[in-house]
Amino acid sequence: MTTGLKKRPRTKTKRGSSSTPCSVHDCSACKIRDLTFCAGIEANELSDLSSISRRMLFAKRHIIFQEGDEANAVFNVTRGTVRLFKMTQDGRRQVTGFLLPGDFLGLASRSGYATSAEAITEVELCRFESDKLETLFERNRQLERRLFEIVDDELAVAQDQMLLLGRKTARERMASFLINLSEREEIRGGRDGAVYLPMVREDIADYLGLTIETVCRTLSQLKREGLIRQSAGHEFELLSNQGLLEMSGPT
Amino acid sequence: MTTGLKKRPRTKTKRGSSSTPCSVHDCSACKIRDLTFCAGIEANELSDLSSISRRMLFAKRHIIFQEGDEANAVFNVTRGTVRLFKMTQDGRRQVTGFLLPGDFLGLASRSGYATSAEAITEVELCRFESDKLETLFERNRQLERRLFEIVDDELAVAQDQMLLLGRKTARERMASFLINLSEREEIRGGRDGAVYLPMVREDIADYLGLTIETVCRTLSQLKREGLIRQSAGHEFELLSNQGLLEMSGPT
DNA sequence: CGCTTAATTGACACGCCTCAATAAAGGTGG
DNA sequence: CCACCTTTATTGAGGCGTGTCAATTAAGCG
Repeated sequence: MTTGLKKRPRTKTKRGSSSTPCSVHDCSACKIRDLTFCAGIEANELSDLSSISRRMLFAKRHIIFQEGDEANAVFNVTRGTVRLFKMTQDGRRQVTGFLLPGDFLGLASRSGYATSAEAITEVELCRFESDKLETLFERNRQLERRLFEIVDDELAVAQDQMLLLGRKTARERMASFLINLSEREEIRGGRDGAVYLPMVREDIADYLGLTIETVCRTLSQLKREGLIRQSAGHEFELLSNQGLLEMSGPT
Repeated sequence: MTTGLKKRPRTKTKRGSSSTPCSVHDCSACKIRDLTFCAGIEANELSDLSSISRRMLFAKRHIIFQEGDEANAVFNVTRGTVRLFKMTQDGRRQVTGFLLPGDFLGLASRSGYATSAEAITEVELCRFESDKLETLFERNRQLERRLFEIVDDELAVAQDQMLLLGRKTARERMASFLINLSEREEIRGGRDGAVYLPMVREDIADYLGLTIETVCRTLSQLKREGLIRQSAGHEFELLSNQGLLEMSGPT
């Protein structure tokens, strides 16, 4: 069987209160603003944005929202890592993405949020109520345009992932994943070639359409071949970007 | 191997002129307008839309655009079936979707069209230049809003497909595919339970992340089990929607 | 009708999954 | 900081679903 059908017991997630209640946020001090739709606003109008944004904190493993929930807010991740996923009734899970600081959170269709979102680490979010944002869009088309660009990019990413899931081998998937994360962390100021993987193997497996065991074996294989090194618990180093790129399969 | 690595010779596609040059289109006579973003405009403003839309005809197997092409126009499919896909250098292909009349075509990110688009049958399109549409959006926010809804829906569909590609068996994929097409054709006025499959087996395989042979075998299996029937060349009948639904795998 | 392309089926191979055992990592309380 | 326990990660052995290769049939088309 090519699919992960196993009904594994999953780590229980936690609902309810985030660690801190919402608090007002000062957008002018935001370190990741350039990565988000907020970059679409002029510096002198930042107070407009600040006035409708609220900071939120979620502890590790807490649910931010669930698939199908009414989507009345969108978020920017400002700290930590988030996993997005869909689940089937019989316990199969597909992780559709991992979000890093600067990433947009809250894409939804008319039937609510398209995926569930959970904090992998402690997560800090910047929350915008949809209707307030709509109002701001009326006055600031550039802001809206940035959001559309982001959604379009998301879709392009989703289609790349379809190619990965439909047509790549386990090795290629793993290599693609490591390079992708490495590039994204580099943009955020991470050290070149260093990758931090806060998610557990099961998350990676559910993201790549593999099993935990195959993820482990593939990682071990890459280590044996000298392509990567595990420098600490969740810290990896990519020793040959070139090799991994070739292995990740041609576009 | 779980992936379709084979470098198959593919049917050659055709570039160049569509069968007819662009011609002005009368939106008020459009039969599928309610399905598209055009539904976001009032009847008395339809002339605005007509004035910037051009009808285009593409012969079977002709390329409409290629991945990466500069995206200066969007389309609505008004007749025929379109396949969207990404290709790798070594010949692997992932079909990301099939478009029916009423579907939107032309999603792109800043780096151009996200996929290639080809006519499976003869295809009629309604073409809108992006900048002209932008101008119309300035005056008609509702129209723009509808387009966003469509993009959001696309993203939700893409995520469902990730679940299918990452976590479903061949049988489940095939059942999901048949039901999905059946439902979409029903919305468009097709006969209940009847499915028209203009695409070849290879297209289905590349859409579902399988091989031609597995698609064939799975279809044959469904026939033997009395769940479907092939009434004509590309015409199928779903004999047990219930059975197929159960087989398609829970959500 | 003849030729090309598409679809089907069989036999076999193999990559990834399943099951199982063990090791390593992470918390927690003392 | 150390025992203890739980969770996570790793590795091995074997099975199976789907891929590969090949032959045949059916469909499409000039």
